[in-house]
Amino acid sequence: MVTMKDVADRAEVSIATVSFVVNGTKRVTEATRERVEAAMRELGFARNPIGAALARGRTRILAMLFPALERPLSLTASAFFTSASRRARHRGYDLVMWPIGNDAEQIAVLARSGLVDGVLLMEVQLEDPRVAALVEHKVEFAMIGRTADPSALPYVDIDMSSSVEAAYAQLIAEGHEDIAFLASASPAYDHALVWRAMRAYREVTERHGHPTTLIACDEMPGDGRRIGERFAADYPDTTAVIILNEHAAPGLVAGLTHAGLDVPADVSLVSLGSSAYMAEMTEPQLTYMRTPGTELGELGLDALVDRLEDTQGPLPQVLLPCELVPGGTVAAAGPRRTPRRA
Amino acid sequence: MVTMKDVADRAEVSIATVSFVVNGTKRVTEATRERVEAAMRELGFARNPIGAALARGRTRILAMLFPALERPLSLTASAFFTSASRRARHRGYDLVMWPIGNDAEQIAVLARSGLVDGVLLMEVQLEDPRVAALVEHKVEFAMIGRTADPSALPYVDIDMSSSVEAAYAQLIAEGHEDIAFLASASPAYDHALVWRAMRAYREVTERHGHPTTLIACDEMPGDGRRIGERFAADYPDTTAVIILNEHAAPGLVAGLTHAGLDVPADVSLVSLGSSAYMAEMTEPQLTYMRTPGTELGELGLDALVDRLEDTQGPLPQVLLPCELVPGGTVAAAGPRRTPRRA
DNA sequence: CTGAAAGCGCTTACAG
DNA sequence: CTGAAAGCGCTTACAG
Repeated sequence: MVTMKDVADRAEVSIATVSFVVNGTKRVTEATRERVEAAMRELGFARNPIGAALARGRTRILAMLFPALERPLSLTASAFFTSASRRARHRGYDLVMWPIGNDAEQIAVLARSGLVDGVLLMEVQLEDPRVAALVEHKVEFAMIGRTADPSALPYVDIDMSSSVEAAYAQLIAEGHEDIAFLASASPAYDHALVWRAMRAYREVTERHGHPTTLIACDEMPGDGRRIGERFAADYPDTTAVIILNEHAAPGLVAGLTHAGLDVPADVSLVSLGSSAYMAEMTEPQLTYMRTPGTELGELGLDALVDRLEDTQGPLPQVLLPCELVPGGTVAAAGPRRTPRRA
Repeated sequence: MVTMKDVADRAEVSIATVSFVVNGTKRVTEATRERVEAAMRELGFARNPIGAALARGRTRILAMLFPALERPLSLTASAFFTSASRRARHRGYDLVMWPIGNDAEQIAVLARSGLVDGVLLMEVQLEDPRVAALVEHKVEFAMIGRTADPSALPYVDIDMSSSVEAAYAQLIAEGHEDIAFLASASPAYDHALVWRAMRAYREVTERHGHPTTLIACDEMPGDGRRIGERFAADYPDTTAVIILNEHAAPGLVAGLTHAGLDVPADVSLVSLGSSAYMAEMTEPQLTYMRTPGTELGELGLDALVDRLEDTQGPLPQVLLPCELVPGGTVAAAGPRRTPRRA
């Protein structure tokens, strides 16, 4: 390993000077800088971030916390990671995915370790024990998502109210009235996004005076399938479903099809918060509302780094709506035909 | 932040002694140890890994390298990460996912940084520039997968030959003869697993004197769909497909169905190297051969840590086969019916 | 503009 | 069994 000492010796300067040119922290004459840069090049120097971290008290490592040990990582979720990490590199940080449970204690360990300068929190819950732990341990963070009361916290999130409204409006326009809402339900997780979506759904059904039909579904294709297979019996009057559970959406289509229902003639579907990847799996292709994952990943990273670098700045709080992408699963409401088999 | 100095002061010992009890590196009298442990508890001490890393020259951080910036992260892939990181914690390391391209230069940067002690490499290619870079920069690593000649390298991998043979045998037993092989094809990536699978496929078809039909497909559902829709025209005599592209498998079923072909009556399918998650998305459910992701993640992590801790030990080299999970996409070969629509 | 020196929090021969 | 001290590679007031 070649150190600053080696570079300093070769360039015949002090290691302080080397540090100044490496970091650009102080003015250095053109001549010396060139000498130092030549030495670095010749020796193949790369600053040891461990030494720098110890001296500075900052590592320039950021962690994305996704409870990957407890639930599947969707392609949509990995889009957040991809775009956020690219953005991180752009701003001089490394963003890594830190596998951690939905667990305050593990946060405490991470915080005390001092290994990361900040945290990007995903899959935020209404009352998130991780948020409490991060605040308690004074770890800088930003959320992709938001808690029940996020007014004092930095976040970027999906504007779920408007997205639900848009999905509902789309179905209303096709003459649907009994429009169900299928949400992901995990007992251990009180996902804030789902809660807000359900609230928006209730509001919009009440405003229209239409029935409110909530369906809970695990975040696995198999549970969507199960619901689809029993759909005709369990929801005889429902002609459309808004889905907020991208893992279950293809399974739901499979289950409906298996039970002899036709999508969209018998049941129209809109998948909320998904991506082309999931939409293309089904026949017909899902009509969906795209999660702005790339945008939110970038904005979330910026929110975090802004906090890190300027604690006085305005609190970053951003909401982005999902955007409708037409597919083949929405049709005009009509009388439910008798299932062909089942 | 509470440091060893603080603990030492309170316990009235030297920081060396604190270090010895924290690490268990040297014998310490019961009495002193208890004093030190009490002090640690009272102060809420946690060893600063940055300081330790600088002193030791090791960080105890391991990186899983997945070219997540370039391709989707499947659920199967995330199972590797999940199980490997759990195992890492068990062995006293932190495994994080380091987003990095398929790029030797980025490996060099990571290596020179000294931030990680070792690397777990995924999505290994036949001639992998990352392997060359890791060797050149003397970074300890283990592969999940293997290069063209891995004889001198530590790895764990799927036993593709036997898995392909098993899938083929399954279809032969149902009377199929023209069995195609659909593999993921990405121009930038010469995925070793795919190459080995295709070689095994060629061998087995030749041995049986059956046709060899190779189909290339992008790792996206949409491309599977495209192939499915044109399947009747492009492969009129093919009655079964072995799929090695879990991203495309549901799309293929969707495309076949869309074109009026019945799965499995017209076309039988076996998805190689997949999981229940993907299998449950389609109607009927996919017959698949399960990737032993959990097992390979653990074994891969062990391989890496074994190298790290005992460079003299035997080179870890493990192959695990995929295991058949019956579904609804395999049926006896019969004459292709005329597509109902298309 | 440049350098000598202290310090970041730990580990580890070396003495005793 | 325990401690004083050097050292890991860097940053950053403080002098000059």
